[in-house]
Amino acid sequence: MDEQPRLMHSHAGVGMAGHPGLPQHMQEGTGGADGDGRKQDIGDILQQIMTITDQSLDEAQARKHALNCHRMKPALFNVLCEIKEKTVLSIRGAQEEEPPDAQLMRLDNMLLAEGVSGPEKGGGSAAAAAAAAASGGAGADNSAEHSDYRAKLAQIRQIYHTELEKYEQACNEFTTHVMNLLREQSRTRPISPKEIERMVAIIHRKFSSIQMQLKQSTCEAVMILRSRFLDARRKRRNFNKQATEILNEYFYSHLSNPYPSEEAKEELAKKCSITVSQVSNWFGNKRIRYKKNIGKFQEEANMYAARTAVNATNVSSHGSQANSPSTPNSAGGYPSPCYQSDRRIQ
DNA sequence: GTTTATGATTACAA
DNA sequence: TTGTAATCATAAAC
Repeated sequence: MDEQPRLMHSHAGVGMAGHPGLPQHMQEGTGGADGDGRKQDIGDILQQIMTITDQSLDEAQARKHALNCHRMKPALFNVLCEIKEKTVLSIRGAQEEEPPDAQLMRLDNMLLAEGVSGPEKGGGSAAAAAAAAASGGAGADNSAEHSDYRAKLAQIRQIYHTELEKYEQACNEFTTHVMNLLREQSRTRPISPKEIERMVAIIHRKFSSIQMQLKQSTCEAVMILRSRFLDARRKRRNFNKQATEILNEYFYSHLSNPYPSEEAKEELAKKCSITVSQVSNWFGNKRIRYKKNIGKFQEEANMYAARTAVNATNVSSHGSQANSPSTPNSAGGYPSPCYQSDRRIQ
């Protein structure tokens, strides 16, 4: 801070030399007692300008007013204009065009896809929709998980919008404040409209970087929510007893060829309130486990065989169709547990 | 706490 | 694409 008055003296000296806009008494003031007095005068004024920020607001206002009314103000203003001109010229070259922010675009796209930004999608989301489609919309637990997911996503959405609004409001307020300040200052120092524009652009850049942090945090929150949601789906849950019975019934009644067709799988899935892929998984697991330890499944096989026989008797006496889904692969009857498949199980 | 049962996932083959 | 085999992760039984 001690250095500044000296620097200002030096600048003023450079700026004033031969300046056409300066009053005569300033241009010739390079020597003699009178010149020294004027230098002292200018020095004092500049000193006052430099110390203005250290003073209280009322005092500063009073001083500002005094400086505005000072007889040398127009001359000093011109000097400052010249310094400014030179400074701006040197800055101008350093400015560069901003590249389009790819990161910001990615964040925006993701927030839009997840339903956080953009129009309300009735609480839905890409993840929930995809998950719902994948699961075939089966099971009450699934819909409970979905609504929980949607509720949490809506919470994130609300926080995001509230924060965004706050940031925008703060940005506008701050910009207005700075613009007013600069306009006020333009009475004592040269400030072009372009400079104000530049300052506004700087403020907006700063605020958009804050906004980007908000967007980043929101994206992270959505990702965490999403992974938790998917983890919950991944969590194993045993099928209910009825579903297992239906699947076992089909398996043992088609033991010679336990490969349900696509239609049969769909029918089983519907009956058991599970997905077709769960039916496929179940049959895959069952086949391999049965094959690995036929002895262990003997009792189970006999039990279901007996049940199937009873069903068949009922069917023949009532003339209605069998309970289990039909399949072109079905061999019917009750084969030996050590079945010989025409497929891969041997 | 350990073991068993079972649904899901993965790599691979046909 | 579908099925097999191995494996993982977890619920359920002990």
